[in-house]
Amino acid sequence: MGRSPCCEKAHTNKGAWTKEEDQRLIDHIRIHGEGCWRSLPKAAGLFRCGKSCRLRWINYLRPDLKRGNFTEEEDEIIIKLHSLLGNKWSLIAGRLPGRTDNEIKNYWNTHIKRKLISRGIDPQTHRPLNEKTTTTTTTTAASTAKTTQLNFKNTPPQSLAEISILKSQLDFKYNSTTSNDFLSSQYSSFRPKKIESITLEENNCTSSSMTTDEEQQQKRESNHDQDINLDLTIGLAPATKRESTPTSSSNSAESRLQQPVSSSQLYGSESTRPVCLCWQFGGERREMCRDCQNQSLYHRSYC
DNA sequence: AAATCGTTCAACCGCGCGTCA
DNA sequence: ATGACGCGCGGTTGAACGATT
Repeated sequence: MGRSPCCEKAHTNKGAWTKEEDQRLIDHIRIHGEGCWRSLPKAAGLFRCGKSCRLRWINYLRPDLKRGNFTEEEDEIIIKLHSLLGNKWSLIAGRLPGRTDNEIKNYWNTHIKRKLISRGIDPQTHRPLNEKTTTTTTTTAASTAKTTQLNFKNTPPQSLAEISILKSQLDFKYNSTTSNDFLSSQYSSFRPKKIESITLEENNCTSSSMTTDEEQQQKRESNHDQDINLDLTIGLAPATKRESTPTSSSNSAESRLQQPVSSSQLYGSESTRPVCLCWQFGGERREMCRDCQNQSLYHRSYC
C-alpha cells in the first residue's frame, strides 16, 4: 500500500513564499500555536502543503531565529559537533540557539567544508586529508583521547546503548534532571531505535557505564587538550505523543502560548521517551539546547 | 552593458520512525 | 499484527544574486 500524499498537490502553491502567505502563517501560529501541520494550511487559508508551512515556520519565520553570519565560535562548535554526530543537523542545530538545521547544513556545505579542506582536514572523517582512509582497529586510548572522532564515525548514535558508549568515551556526565521542565523538546525527534538495549532508571538516570566523579575528573584532565568541554547532559525529552484534547479553557490559543507545558503534557511513556542531549560547554558558559533555553518562551501545542 | 560562471540558501522531496486505530 | 497517518530529518534542487570576463 503506497503512502498517501501529504497534501492535495493540485491546489497547492510551490516555490517562494509571498509576504501575505508569511503573514497568514504567522498570524495562525500566533493564535493557535504550532502543531497539526497537515490541517494548518486549510485552517490558515493557505494553499500550501503542511510540510511546506512547517518548514517555512521553522526555518524562516520563527521569532527566535538569530539570522546573520555565523561567528567563529559557532563555526568551531559546528565542526566539533559534526565530528561527533555526523550529519545530524537537527542535533547540531539544537546546540546553537537561533540556528536551524537547514541553515547549518547549508553553511556546512558552503563554508565549513571548504574551511576544513583548506586546513587539510577531511570534512567527512575529520581526519587529515593525507591520512589513509582505512582506519586501523588498534587505536590506542591516547589517540582516541586526542581526537573527538568517536567510533560512530559515519553512523551517529542511533540508540540509547550507543549514546551510553559515546558518553563513556567522551566522559559525559549523565546528569539526572527529572525536573523535566528543564528538558528539551528539541530532541523529541531523536528517537533511539533500540530502546530495549539499555535501562534508564526513572529517577537517577544512571547507567552501568557511569564512572565515579574522581574517575571522571581524571579523564577530564587527561583530555584537557580538547578546547571544548564536552560535558554532556542527557535527559529525558518530551514525547511526541499528542495529548487528548484539553478542555476549551485550557486549550485556548492564548493560554497555550502563555502557559508553560507541564511535565505530564511533555513526557510520554518511559519506553518511548527520546533523549535530550544538552551539551554544556566549558568555563562559565553553560549552554542549553535551543528548546531547553526557550522552554519558557516558546510553548508548543499539540492537537 | 551583456553574458557567463560560481555561490548561496530557501524550498522541495523521499524516506524512516512512532503512534494510533 | 498491520496499515494509515503525521512529523521530522537529511539530501537535493533551482532561483536569485554577486563576481568576473
